[in-house]
Amino acid sequence: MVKPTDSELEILHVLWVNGPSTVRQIHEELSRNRDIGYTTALKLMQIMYDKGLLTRTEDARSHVYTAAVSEEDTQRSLVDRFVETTFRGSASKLVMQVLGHHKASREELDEIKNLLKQLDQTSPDKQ
Amino acid sequence: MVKPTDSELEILHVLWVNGPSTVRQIHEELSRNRDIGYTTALKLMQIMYDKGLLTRTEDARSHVYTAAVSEEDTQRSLVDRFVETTFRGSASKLVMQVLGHHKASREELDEIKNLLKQLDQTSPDKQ
DNA sequence: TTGCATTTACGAAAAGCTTCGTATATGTTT
DNA sequence: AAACATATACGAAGCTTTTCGTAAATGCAA
Repeated sequence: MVKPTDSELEILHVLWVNGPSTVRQIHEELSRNRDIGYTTALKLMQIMYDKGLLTRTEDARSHVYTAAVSEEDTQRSLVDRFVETTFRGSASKLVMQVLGHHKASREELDEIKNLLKQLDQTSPDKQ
Repeated sequence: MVKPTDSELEILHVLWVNGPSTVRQIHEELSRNRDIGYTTALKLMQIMYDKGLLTRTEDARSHVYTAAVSEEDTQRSLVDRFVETTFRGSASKLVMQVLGHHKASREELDEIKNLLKQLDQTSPDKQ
């Protein structure tokens, strides 16, 4: 599984949210958040195409790019790597860290509780 | 807050676990996991010293290095950054990802449930 | 068709990370 | 003291990531 860099992740995120886009569209989105030249965005996307992170088709005179990797898969592999380097493989330590310090909203906490319930149904304990 | 690189994190981890160490001791530990030259470890630690990630004292002829940042603080800031880049700021999405895919052990799940209970006591809801 | 705007392609610079070779200093042993 | 082992300091190479300038191609408009 290819590991996208931070900049590549920005671009993937736009594609995951907005769907297939041209360099111009991506550049416009990225420009909302930070200063970035058009050819910089282009170059990044060409590199991502070479790496296999994006596919593309010719539409009239410009290319239309599509994410070649799913958000789910990408996040999973990034999390795996992160858990490895930062928490020496302990996923639960990561969760504890996040729950302890990020003030998750009421809804988010409820979501997490529901997920835990589901996990319990799969292999319930006595509590 | 300074962001340690992956290699620097390896060294910090050894220092967090083993306490103050010489370059030689660190090099021996790192060598368990991968090929790395002595001067490579030395150079990394010198850079970390310059960055303020380590302190050091002269012991006889060699230096003894100590982590200048805590494991807790470092992990928190790395998690913050990671949540930002990979989950666009949604800490709960990260938690969902981890709980959904990493099979946490029974004990780990219980730990997490207890933590959630504590959070509830701070600001309980009707469930 | 000539010129203009837009797009892609290409190359390369700048910065950060990792790596190590070589030189220098310092202590130890004979 | 001389030779040796061990430590540090320094510089630089090789890679990756990010950035953009410039050139070449392509379509549109006058």
